[in-house]
Amino acid sequence: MPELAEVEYFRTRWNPGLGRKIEAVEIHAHARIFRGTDAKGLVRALTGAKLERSEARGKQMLFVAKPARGKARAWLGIHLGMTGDLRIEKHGFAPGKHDHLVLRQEKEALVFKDGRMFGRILFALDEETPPWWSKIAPDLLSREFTVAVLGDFLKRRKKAPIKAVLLMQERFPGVGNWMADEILWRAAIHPRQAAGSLDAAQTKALYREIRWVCREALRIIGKTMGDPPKSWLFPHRWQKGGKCPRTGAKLMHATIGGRTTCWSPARQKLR
DNA sequence: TCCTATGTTGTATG
DNA sequence: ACATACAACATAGG
Repeated sequence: MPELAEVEYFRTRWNPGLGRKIEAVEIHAHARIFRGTDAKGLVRALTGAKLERSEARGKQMLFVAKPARGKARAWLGIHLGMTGDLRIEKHGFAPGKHDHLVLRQEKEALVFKDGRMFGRILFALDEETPPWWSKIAPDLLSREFTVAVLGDFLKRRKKAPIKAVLLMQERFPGVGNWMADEILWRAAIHPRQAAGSLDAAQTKALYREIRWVCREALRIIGKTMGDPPKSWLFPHRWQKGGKCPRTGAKLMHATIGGRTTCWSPARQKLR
């Protein structure tokens, strides 16, 4: 389920492990989530290292640990894919089928689980921040994300449906299927409208709703995994016979940009 | 049995 | 080179 705010929530679930030493590391090295990653190096560097801090950017998480010796840091990147999650278990817990990474500490175990294994573990041992972390696009709530930046991107992806464009992580880090639908519903833009055909007013509305949904999702979901209220599209979107909370009209569904998309035809007209 | 799933990526095509 | 579309990945649940 993880998009921007869910990723932030799962990141904080490992907070009890910060400032503590990792006694042992257990992995399923063959698991798909380690594709392209130096799994053995990861185990070597993290064993005995002290977990220092963590951070979330878009759909990615970073955990930084200080190995027992040397100046380098161990950089552990985690992407939750479609079904990944992080949790804490008691000392001595036995990993389940899809628990692919376990960091054992004195009192607790930090666990990464991912049933479908669309997620990914990244790792680096270096004094510098690895490029796979520093190259993530600017946060949508930062000053670097402006209406002009948004407008330029829409012009470059002019023929693609706006729904598909919002899912592009190179510009909209953290936006996933439900956030994109929520944003378009609030901005009253049809998900099939070509990105390059948005006028100035639509672009401004889109910008405003991107920021609003990011901020509110982080506030409601990021801290406690709370449920967005009934005034959002979110709780109605998958309900059979779901109705638009603003117009009362029946919601529509179709595959757009390769993903199941929900919109309110009464609010979102194709232009 | 068949369909769905809050994500990315490799490949084909324009 | 860039933009676009879509199958493929792997598993569980309705």
